[in-house]
Amino acid sequence: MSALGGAFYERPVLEVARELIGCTVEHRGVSGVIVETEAYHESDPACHAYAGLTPRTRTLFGDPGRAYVYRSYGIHALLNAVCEPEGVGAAVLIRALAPLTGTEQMAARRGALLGRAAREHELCSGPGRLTQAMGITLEEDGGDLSAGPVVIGVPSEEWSAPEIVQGTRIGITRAIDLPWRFCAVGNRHVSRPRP
DNA sequence: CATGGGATTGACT
DNA sequence: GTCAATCCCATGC
Repeated sequence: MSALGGAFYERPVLEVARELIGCTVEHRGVSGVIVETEAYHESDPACHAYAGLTPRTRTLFGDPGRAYVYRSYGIHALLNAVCEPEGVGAAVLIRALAPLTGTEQMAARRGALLGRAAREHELCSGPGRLTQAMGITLEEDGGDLSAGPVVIGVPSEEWSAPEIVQGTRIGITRAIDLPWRFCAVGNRHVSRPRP
């Protein structure tokens, strides 16, 4: 897998969110293709950076091309890719993956938490689910996405020009009408509700 | 120092 | 459809 460089992320967050569809995420031997993303920007009330620079959002305002991982609802670790120039708080939330390699390990991790066998389409179809399946934790916060342990790579030929549908973001209470969610059309690994 | 909310999920009705 | 679980940290007294 060829990793994306820092210049890819140092651009408007909406462009990066769209172009990350079809890219790969890899972590310690497990990987998948990104099929759903959401964009967040400091000008946007739903973004953590909206309130300004705090200890929590330090990564968000830092170097583009790094991982911003934070805990949601006290339980889930959510994976984001920091975008735009240093000093601008913006990131793309990775919301769903199509499993590629290491699916047995994903199924084992998800099954252990579910208390039953996990179906293939529920391994990574949600931002909390994909971090569970890939074993990504808050320790990955601040990591370089071109160097690892979490690495985002360029799309394969099959995913070079995916058909994309745009919709409104999920699970937020502010700025709920902005169409900043991007999904691969017709892919069953996209989380619900589908656009 | 106490409190409350959140970019979610899974179990249950 | 409803609801609890559970942690980081922003805010306010």
